[in-house]
Amino acid sequence: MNQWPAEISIDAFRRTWVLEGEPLWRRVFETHREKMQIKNPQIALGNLEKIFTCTFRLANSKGFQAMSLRDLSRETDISMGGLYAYIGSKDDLAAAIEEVLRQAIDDVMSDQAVISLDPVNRLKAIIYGDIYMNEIMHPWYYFCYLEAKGLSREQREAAMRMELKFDERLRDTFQAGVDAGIFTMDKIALLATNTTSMLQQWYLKRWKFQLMGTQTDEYAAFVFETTLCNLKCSLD
Amino acid sequence: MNQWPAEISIDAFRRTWVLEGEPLWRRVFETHREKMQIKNPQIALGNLEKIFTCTFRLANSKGFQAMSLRDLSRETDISMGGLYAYIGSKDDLAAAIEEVLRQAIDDVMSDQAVISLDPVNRLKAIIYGDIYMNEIMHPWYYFCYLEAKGLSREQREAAMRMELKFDERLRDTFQAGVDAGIFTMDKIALLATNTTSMLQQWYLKRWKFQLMGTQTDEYAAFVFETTLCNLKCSLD
DNA sequence: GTCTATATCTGGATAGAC
DNA sequence: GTCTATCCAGATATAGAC
Repeated sequence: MNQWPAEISIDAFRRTWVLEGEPLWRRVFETHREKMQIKNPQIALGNLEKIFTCTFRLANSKGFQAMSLRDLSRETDISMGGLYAYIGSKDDLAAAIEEVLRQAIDDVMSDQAVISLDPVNRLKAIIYGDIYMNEIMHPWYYFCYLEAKGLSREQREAAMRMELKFDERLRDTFQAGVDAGIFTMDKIALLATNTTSMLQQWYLKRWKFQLMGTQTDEYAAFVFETTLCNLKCSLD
Repeated sequence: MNQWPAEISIDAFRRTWVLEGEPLWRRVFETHREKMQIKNPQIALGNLEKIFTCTFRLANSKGFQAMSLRDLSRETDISMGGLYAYIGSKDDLAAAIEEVLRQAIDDVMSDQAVISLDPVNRLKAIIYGDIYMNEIMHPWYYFCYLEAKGLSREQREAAMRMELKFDERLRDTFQAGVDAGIFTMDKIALLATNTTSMLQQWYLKRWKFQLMGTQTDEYAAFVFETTLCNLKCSLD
């Protein structure tokens, strides 16, 4: 079982949870082996990478529904028939993306090491970890957020449960701090949803952060500090 | 020129800026008169209302791209041919929705009365006003946010400019407070984007607020108070 | 495993009757 | 002003050669 290293940095995060490059595509391949006609990983990995990254590029610019498989075929240089050796259907492709991301989030979230930290450091680990993950898997998050309506009912609900679970994790951390007498916030539930949304902004409002020249660690620090500030302020 | 009344409440807001019911549809009719073949307002208003509200219902559940005009025809009880007497094309319908909302926001945002208030009350007026507006025109906001990618380049840019303008309005208010020695925040730009995003949550995460049982004024108060708290906290 | 060619269908849009 | 009937582009998906 992986766990957070002592040092909090995106490089340490990258080394701990390998969420990109060949290992990622290998995981995609393993997860969807049964839905594909291709059995040889050597051949599959490269094409999977092309299919997924091109889907992100097309879907994130014109929308997944508006993207045709002809577009995807042209962009990937894989024929229409060829595509269908890798995906069962167009909806299947969207479902696969959601599934892979959810699995990755689930892995990282189930990291037990975080729980043993004191409230402030636990909060820090959660926030920085989530920002790093958003940063690394940006297109996946962006896709899942904006194409959620096209997913199946089960997948939509799973995504919502995931978000509620994340909120809960924050609430528990806040509550631990309140119990320890460090924090004094009373609107814990609302504050948790707000922190979650601040984190989501990192992949949703990329255009704005680019415009402002905000860096990853700078933003993570901002989310951490404002949340902490709200936990310590006594409102009215 | 309309302006905010002394009292801050959703009822007062409703009376000041009439953003629903017949006056709204009349405005939609006036704005798009030239694109429609129907000239008689008596007949048009009712059908426009049906077309727009059904579009919201369909698009907000399956997505605008996935919604077919046949779906819309069935839902509105207007034939395919009939629909085309009201809209120039499917894209046209989406464009019209964005245009009407943007016009409405522009009207409310250009309210000069807010500027004369002291920083704290100005902030309060901006936040409560925006929440009330999100509440009243919820389907319009939700549609425009999630279907932004389907809009024309010009409309997307106009929407982004609108959001930047809103951020700027918040920043100016923050800065006024800093200059007056009331606030001590240094990350003004990031805080402004965060307040904007908290406000957007009110229409984006409706499912969650319903689950938590959060009321409109309660949420507005939360946004106001946490923003104020961040403006007064000194983050080391 | 990958391609070309094609079957089949859906959906936007319009013509013309009433 | 509204409807029915229809056109046709473009999309998903598959069959079968290589």
